[in-house]
Amino acid sequence: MAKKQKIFKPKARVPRGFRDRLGAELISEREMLARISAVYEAHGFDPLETPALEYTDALGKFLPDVDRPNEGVFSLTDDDDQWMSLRYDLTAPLARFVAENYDGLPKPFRRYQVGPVWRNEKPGPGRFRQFTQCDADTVGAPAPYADAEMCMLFADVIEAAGISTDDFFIRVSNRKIVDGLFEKIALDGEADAQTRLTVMRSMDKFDRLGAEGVALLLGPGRKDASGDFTDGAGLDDQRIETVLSFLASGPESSKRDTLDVIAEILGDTKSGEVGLDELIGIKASAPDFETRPILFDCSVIRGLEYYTGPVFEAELTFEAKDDKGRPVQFGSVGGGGRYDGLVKRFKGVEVPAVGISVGISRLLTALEYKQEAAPAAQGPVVVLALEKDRMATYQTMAAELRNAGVRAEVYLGGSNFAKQLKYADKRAAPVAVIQGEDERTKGEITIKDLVLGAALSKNIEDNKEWREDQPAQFTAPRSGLVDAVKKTLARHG
RNA sequence: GCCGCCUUAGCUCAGUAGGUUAGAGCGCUUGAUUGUGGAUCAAGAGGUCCCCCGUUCGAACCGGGGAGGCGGUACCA
Repeated sequence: MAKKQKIFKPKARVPRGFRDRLGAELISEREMLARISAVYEAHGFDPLETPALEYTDALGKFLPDVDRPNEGVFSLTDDDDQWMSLRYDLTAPLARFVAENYDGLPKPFRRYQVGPVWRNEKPGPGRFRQFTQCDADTVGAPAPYADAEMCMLFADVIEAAGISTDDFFIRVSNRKIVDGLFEKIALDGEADAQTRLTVMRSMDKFDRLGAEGVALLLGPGRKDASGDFTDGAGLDDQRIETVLSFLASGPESSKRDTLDVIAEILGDTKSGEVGLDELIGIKASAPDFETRPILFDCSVIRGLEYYTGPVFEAELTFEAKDDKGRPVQFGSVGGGGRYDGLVKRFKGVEVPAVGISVGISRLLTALEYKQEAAPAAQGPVVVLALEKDRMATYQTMAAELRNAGVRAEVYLGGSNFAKQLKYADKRAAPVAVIQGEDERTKGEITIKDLVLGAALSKNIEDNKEWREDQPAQFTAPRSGLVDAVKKTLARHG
């Protein structure tokens, strides 16, 4: 067989875990970001932008023993052999920025930041390798006042994003009361660090696996549905019992005040007491705390590494079904907390900081499910181009509409009448402006209401009728273009 | 990372127990219905049957390896 000369033809494909996004989705994201940013700015946070790449050592993601960055971050070497990585969150770049510009910044320093972050992980449903975060942080303010503000801000921001206060709440805990728990079960020794990690990871799964699953993970280990086995922490029954009662102290399972329950379990431990005081402080410095969608819940763990005090998590509570009818759990759409050690890596001095991070992509997905059958985004008014030598007049019409604040474009594709309407249809144009020879000689235009037409067409079988009646269009004098279009648009909101 | 399932047209999927030209529906393109979206009708384009290696006279189909997708699990700043 004669070999065919193969011309290399790359396969057109988006990289795994990444997405192309278009039109309506981008617009609603932009609007959501604008609403969130407005809330941040109203609270006095200044915008900050930092680059996508940071030196890897600044991100703190070198593996401890190998001279290579953590696998979870996308990394490359600069031409001077220094490792750089795409940022995996907005907090590490903030710490770098604050350390680098420490002396010139007002303290406390309050900034918000919006942008994409990248994680080199296995993508999953609703989980991508590039996604947008929207953070606000206060650097240089000790607990608990800034923490209280962050809780309230968090709730305001999620609400501003478009989630009603019945559909989410901010769960608040404190890393220090977890330390108190470790004291209580005598796991606070130097040698128990590894076990503590395992215990926290298990606790973090409380909402997903429930008490039984967590009990297994705390004890002998657990075999999951795929047959994979996860090693347990190896605690004895009594300690497991203590941990579970701690987790179950949350508001769902207890009629009593969560803080009272925690105090009963941990009150006699040093860290527990400090942690509790901070939570009480948050409650005391937030006005109308009880009426806000904020509650204390000890099963909130968040990241294992850098949080040092209060931790927050925004959780959506409404249920939705995916396109195959299966229930979708949205879970966390943002998190945050106090991290007093982050700037210390650069400066040596401890700089207290607290912040929140809102996951825009997840919120958007959730909102899509929430507004089932969301009204499709409306396209531009399309001015048809029927007479090729009259393009200038069509452009004039479009410009008139734009000047009147109406999104409008001229059809530029060079096809016939039917194709042009088909194009307008596909663009979700609400209105087509038509001026062919007939209208022109009479000094008129035809306004076609495409939304109404689509509705009427459902009841029409016969093509002749469909074509001749044209109930969805009317003529107007050329000079009345803007008024006629606006009037038609107003019919459909 | 680990376990399981899957991969045939743009999409959803048939199909042949290995045999020449691989199919459907939807979508797309073009045209008809005198200058009108839908419906109808006619024609058309579009496939290395995921990739590589092997077995075979012959592989989209069988075997091995790989990649990608889905689901679970682990990790998660």
